[in-house]
Amino acid sequence: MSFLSDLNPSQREAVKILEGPVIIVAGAGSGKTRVLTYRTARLVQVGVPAYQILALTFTNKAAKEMKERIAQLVGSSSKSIWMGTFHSMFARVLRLESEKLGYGRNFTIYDEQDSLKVVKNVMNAQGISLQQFNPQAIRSRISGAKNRLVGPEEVASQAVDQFDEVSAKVFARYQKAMKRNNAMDFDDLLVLPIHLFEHNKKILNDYQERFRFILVDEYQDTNKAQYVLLKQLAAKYKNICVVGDDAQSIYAFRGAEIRNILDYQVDYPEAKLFRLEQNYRSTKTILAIADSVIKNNVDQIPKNLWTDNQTGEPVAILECADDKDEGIQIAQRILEDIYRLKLDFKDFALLYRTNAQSRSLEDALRKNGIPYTIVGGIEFYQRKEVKDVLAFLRVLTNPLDNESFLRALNCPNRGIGDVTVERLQAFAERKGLSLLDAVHHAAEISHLGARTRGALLWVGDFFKRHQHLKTIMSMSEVSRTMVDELGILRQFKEEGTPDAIARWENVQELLSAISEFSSEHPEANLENFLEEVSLVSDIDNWDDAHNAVTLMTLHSAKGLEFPAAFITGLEEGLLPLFTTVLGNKELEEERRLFYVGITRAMRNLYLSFAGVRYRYGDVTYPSPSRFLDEIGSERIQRITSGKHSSFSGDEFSGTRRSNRRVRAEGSSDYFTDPIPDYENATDTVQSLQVGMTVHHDVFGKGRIVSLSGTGESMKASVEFSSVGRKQLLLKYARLKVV
DNA sequence: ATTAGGCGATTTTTT
DNA sequence: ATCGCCTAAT
Repeated sequence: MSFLSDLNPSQREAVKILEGPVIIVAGAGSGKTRVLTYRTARLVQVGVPAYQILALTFTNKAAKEMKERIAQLVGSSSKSIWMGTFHSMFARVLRLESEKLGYGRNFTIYDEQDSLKVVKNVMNAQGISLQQFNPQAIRSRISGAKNRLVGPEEVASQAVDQFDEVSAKVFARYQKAMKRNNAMDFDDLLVLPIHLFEHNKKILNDYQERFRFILVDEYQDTNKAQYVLLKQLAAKYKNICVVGDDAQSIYAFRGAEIRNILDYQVDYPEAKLFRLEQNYRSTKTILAIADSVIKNNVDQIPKNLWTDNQTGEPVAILECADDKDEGIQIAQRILEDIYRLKLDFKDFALLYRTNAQSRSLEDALRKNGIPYTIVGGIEFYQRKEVKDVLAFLRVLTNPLDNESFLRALNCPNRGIGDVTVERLQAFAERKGLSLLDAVHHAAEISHLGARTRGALLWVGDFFKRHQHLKTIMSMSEVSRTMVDELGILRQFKEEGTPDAIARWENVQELLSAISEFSSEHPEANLENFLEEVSLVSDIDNWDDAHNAVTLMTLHSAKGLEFPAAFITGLEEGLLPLFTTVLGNKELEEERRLFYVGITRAMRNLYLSFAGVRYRYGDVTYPSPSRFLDEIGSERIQRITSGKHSSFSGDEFSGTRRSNRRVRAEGSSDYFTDPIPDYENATDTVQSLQVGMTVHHDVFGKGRIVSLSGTGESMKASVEFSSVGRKQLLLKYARLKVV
């Protein structure tokens, strides 16, 4: 009981009642993780067997840290708590139960790229034009449907246009293809357990008994499937404790439903509600700013976040000439603050809306000798050469995995092209074989040249031999042997270009990751490694011990805190980001994202925007974000090009109109470019705006997603219902406003 | 007839 | 940095 004294009174209340449904509405920085940790520890302490506890976190990193903390509190028995992300925990359940669903235990987990390839394959096989129907759009339609637990039949019956009909058709085939490949996508990891539980009450009962106590972190970001899954599991004992903050719901774009947290007490009328409203993280100033921003959102649980912390310094707004200048100003600030506030590099975070923004920031940091690490962006496991090697390993563990086989087939190049692949696929289809089995029968496939046939047989033989080696060697030995025989390391080395050297390093790094994994988990097999690789997020790999400035997206920053944080690119079109039409719902999500960013900061917060920004290789002249107008002016300090001036109280919308003045005063080269005069333009092209519905002679109706460039080179990105997104040069496109 | 390699276009956020 | 398309090379 001793450790309860570490909690404040309201935190202690939330930890006291261990049975029945509980909802904890926890504001940013209010010690939510702490409460969850102590609650779990207490369950163990009062005698609940650790394996009866299921704790779902948003990242694996959070789970790992929480597990360590719990072990400190109650000892190592806590090791058998089921703690991790929804996806990893239910992948684990599926490893045990997949055979009841018609999948092998050795199923492969497909990421978005893999799944897109399956969609394309299915479309090709059905003779559906990839030009006419955007495979990407179809894939996301399928994923959306799955997350809402809607099947292909329902998509078909609700179809209102040809796109819906095609999606439904592809959806049905896609699901079959996935099963043939013995593969599951991210959505399947949630949807398949639901099906299993729904159709097999005995198994559901087993898991209800097993997981008698369920805890869920970041409940505001759960989707329909996750919601149903929890409902099924908790139906018997109703020991379900959810923790979340509706103000920090930022994943609606991937199906998260904020209603899950808003309506929790409707689902469980007897639920006890606790509020954590004391913030321990931020200064009064930062909290006040966060509050003044978020109160512009309508749909939320009322709460009153407060703090005993000191007032702190005003929040500084950095007005920058362009993205380059933004980087320079930030770098200078960091160096100043390190001296002035005795901070370390690792105390700083640079947050942005899109990964692309990291480039200019990196340049500035590098030039100033500031060490940094980037979370996300181009991930290690997404790199081509790494995916290639992984494809071989996947085929080794799951010979039915056709998608990985296709990737492995011609890597490195051995003269197998599209035509051969098509013949192979046709042959396999006819004989009802997997592609790997088909390749063993290459002798029977007609119209193949001797060389091609030989190449196919070689690949078949290659896998046969390594499948044997897999039974007598450790996973790291097999991987090493395989890579050696493929000769890709040698090839990269001979090439000798910086790019090839980087690839060489990446493959080496993958091999050491495998060794490391197998020494950390002596019992684990290759399947386990591949699963881990599929389900790790970028943030899981982030090393916070390293003394370096952290760069990441606002999404990745959720749940973290930093003594000093910069939120960059506070511009219309970027934060809030314009995608399709920015409806009120989308705008509120963008605002919550900004709120998440603000509340990451402990002592110092900086907000920056630029008057000129390069996007998609074009120059844009964004206005300062509308969110800046929502901040109370008295807590702000405005900084222009290194000169400090206290904010005089005029709205930022004033600055917004005077972009040109800002540019004219600058000394940068960019300012010598002729400045387009939007206001006095009479041309109809100039009257186009983001969000407008337009008509194009060839593509038909569409919505303007973004505008870029100036004058002759002005371009619009338009989302057409028929063909998906297109970049159009307005000079030629002759769009008509509908 | 096939395949490899060059070139240009493209990037919201992520389990 | 990668993907898809086009053309040269085999």
